Amino acid sequence: MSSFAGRMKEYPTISLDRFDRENLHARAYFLSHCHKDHMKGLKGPLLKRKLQFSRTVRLYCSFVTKELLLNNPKYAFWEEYIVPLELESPTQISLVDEASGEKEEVVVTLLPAGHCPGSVMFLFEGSHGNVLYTGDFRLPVGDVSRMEHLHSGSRVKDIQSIYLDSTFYDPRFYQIPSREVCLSGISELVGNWISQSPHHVVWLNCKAAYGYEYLFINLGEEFNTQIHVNTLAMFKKMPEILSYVTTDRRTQIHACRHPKDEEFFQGNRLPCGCTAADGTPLRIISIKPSTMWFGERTKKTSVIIKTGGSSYRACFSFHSSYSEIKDFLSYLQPVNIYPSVIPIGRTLTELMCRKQSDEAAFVYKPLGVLKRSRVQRPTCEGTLETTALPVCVEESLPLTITDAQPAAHNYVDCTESNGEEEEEEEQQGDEEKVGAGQPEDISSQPPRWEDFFTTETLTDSQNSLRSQPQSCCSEMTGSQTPDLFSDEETAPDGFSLTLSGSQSNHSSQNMDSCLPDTLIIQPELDGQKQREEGDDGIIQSESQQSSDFDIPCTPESKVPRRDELSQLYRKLAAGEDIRQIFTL
DNA sequence: GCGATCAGAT
DNA sequence: CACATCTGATCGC
Repeated sequence: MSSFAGRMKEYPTISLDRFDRENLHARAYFLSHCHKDHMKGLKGPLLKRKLQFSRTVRLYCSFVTKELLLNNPKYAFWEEYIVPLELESPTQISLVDEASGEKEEVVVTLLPAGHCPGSVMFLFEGSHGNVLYTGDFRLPVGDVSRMEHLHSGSRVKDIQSIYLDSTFYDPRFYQIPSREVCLSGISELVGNWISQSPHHVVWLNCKAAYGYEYLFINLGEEFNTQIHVNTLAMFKKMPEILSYVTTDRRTQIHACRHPKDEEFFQGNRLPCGCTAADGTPLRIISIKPSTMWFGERTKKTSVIIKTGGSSYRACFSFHSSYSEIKDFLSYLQPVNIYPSVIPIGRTLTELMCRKQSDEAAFVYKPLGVLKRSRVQRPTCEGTLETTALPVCVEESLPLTITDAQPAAHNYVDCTESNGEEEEEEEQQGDEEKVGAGQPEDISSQPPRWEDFFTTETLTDSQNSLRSQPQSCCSEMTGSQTPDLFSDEETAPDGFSLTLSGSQSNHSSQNMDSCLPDTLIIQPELDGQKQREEGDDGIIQSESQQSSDFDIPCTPESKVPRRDELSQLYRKLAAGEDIRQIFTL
């Protein structure tokens, strides 16, 4: 869950994915996707009132997010204040202080995030540098190198800060099977079941959230059917999704829900109450999409787990794995990383040091073509070129001041990451996206996630655009092709082995071997739930979760004193360089 | 009565 | 397994 307080250090008059507290004063709002934990305060009466008195404050998001948001009557009042933006179209936005008339210009570009329909990242370019807010995202290894707007000519743009979806930024989540591999496992299970008789049906036990549409589309396509869901209203303008879902219960694949659907299923009933026409009892299996992950050295495992006589869990992740995040960060090499989630004992900095050598040979080509014809809004095509700031490793001071828990951190100087631990795997690059060990004709690949979630169609040349990430941390070797099936009852040492809470030794080994030079962030020994509010009004988040890691204090580090923090906050608010404070 | 917040369950 | 959500209890206005 995101604990991002809503504002970025570089552009503090903007609020993203948070709309309460200090964010009520923002000059512009951004919504990365339509999940409730990123919409806090969005239906608040205070915000509604503010909008009625404002002539300039708007909410910016993708067209799909706008559609999903307005489908919910609680957010309908936003209609006149939403400015939907096309993907990959840099747009200049004026941030106006309506009291003083003071104005700041910023160029924002929406980049597909692969998290759920409409989900985007926001790239901001302005006088305080280039900043990337990722929202929640899932991008396969290598995709970042093909994102045109993160490049300037053949060069990766200088990124000052990344505000990162760090949900799985932990070596325990080293690998999550690709979407294609997971889908193929689910397809096989579904196909084997529903082909037995018309009374064999599948219940996809999905959460009440956007993001499973990719599954519905692909299963619908594969089995030439539609998936039963509770309502279609939100997809009425999205034909690619709409054509694969239905409210007609006479189908063998269901993703309908009911408050007591688990109970229903135990009594061999579907959530919708559907029964066979001739009275024959249905033969139902449930498939629960769940995140499954594997350690760095896990050789072989399964994307389908049988959890009972007719219950299965299937691998499905909305978020990037550790390796995918590592690839993303090591390619962009931002000066700062601000994680949205900060588990205890997390490392942040081994990838932050920007390298000046061996730049990627990026081929500049458009990523996609819009299906829809749409009125072009004024855009600023000339993206701002920031000074090519040579942040060398020593000077970059791999130090991240997270807005989340400054008082609870120990700051440790970190030397350059040697990044050598996985070098022997760096050559594989291009194959991994397709799915480990499953070479296929690119043209026969399932439709890309972004096709459905951004209403864009990508050009067929996309795969030729991939360049070798300069310091990609590869992970999916051919030997790690997951099995499609595993029976938990007969294979007790399947994936779950690596996940149990008693595996801390294993986890720590992973971490140690993988991250030799790290900034260790550790909660204070007492008062772990301490909350802080700085002078800049940014609410500090609580600790996110417990951890199996137990990392001791680094001797050289110290907790900043209260007065130092106050000074820090003042400087942050003023946009000043704060790094010297923590230079050892 | 409404909204915010938290614990708990799924 | 986690994530994203929902429900219900509690509190304050």
